[in-house]
Amino acid sequence: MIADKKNRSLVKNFDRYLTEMKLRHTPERYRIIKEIKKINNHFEADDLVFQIRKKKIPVSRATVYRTLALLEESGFLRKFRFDEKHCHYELKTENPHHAHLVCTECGKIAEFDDDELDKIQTEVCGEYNYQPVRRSVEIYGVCPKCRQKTV
Amino acid sequence: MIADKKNRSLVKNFDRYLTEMKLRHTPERYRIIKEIKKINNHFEADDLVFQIRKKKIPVSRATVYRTLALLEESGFLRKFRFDEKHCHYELKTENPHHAHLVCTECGKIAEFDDDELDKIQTEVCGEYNYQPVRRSVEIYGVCPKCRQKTV
DNA sequence: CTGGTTGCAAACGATTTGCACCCGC
DNA sequence: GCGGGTGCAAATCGTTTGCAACCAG
Repeated sequence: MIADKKNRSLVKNFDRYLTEMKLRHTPERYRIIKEIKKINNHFEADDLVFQIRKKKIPVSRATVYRTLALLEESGFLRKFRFDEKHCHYELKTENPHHAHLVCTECGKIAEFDDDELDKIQTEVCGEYNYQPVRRSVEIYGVCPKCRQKTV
Repeated sequence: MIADKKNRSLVKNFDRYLTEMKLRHTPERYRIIKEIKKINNHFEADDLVFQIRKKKIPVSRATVYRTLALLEESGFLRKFRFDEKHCHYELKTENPHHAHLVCTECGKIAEFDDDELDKIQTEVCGEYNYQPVRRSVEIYGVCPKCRQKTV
């Protein structure tokens, strides 16, 4: 129910954002955001397009990309790349302070708290006189399951 | 002179690698590695291709990419992506333990020591039972020069 | 001489874009 | 009905690949 509340407020906030920016409240945008909520996890643009195709939801690939860009600009979505060529996305509704632990074998992504990294970011930016904006931290390793397989 | 020694050993090590792997010691490969040494900094594949073109060094774009891949596999080059679409590379000869501080305005890349991150990596991997492989840490911010411009 | 390497140009794959039509406001 | 949004297909852009010629060992 907490998730539900968060999701509801996501739509509400998105609504507000559209209004503020004088953008249109189109059914396509709502359909896309609804599907993103259902994924409730990290995803790639293509995952989303595929899911939408599968369900025969009437939204084109181009619109998915355009909406993802919109959601990113407006701060609802976090976009990041691992070393691969495609981008990953995740909703910002959940725990905002975390970094990723990526399995090099199966690609599984876990999250970990990175409060410690806040300190490092602040320190480093102070030392070099940068104004901090954001950070991207990924640790790559072999997850427990894949470790077993290798043994 | 330290750099020179390092560079010389880079070629020597690369040589040894080629021999071990029964790969060929082609002039193209040496030309490319020589140009990479000259850059002596972070670079993108395209920078390298451009530099090679400009100097009319006879190496094709395809071979540059193939050699970069080879250098990465063999561990001489570190490849990473920031949020952009193209990859960045850097030689591993210099300070092996560092992360990047990227200016969001001009794209300038500074490096900082990340000994602290070693600890975090170890801790996190221990906690989640992952076998650590590597990490990718970038802090984004506005560099001193760009901060002045904004003011 | 033989198979790893190269250069070329064509293919790739994720993402973006031009444009005509559509529809929210 | 105006102008933002959409769908389509074509374009883009960094990178990869198939293939014939080439040359290092």
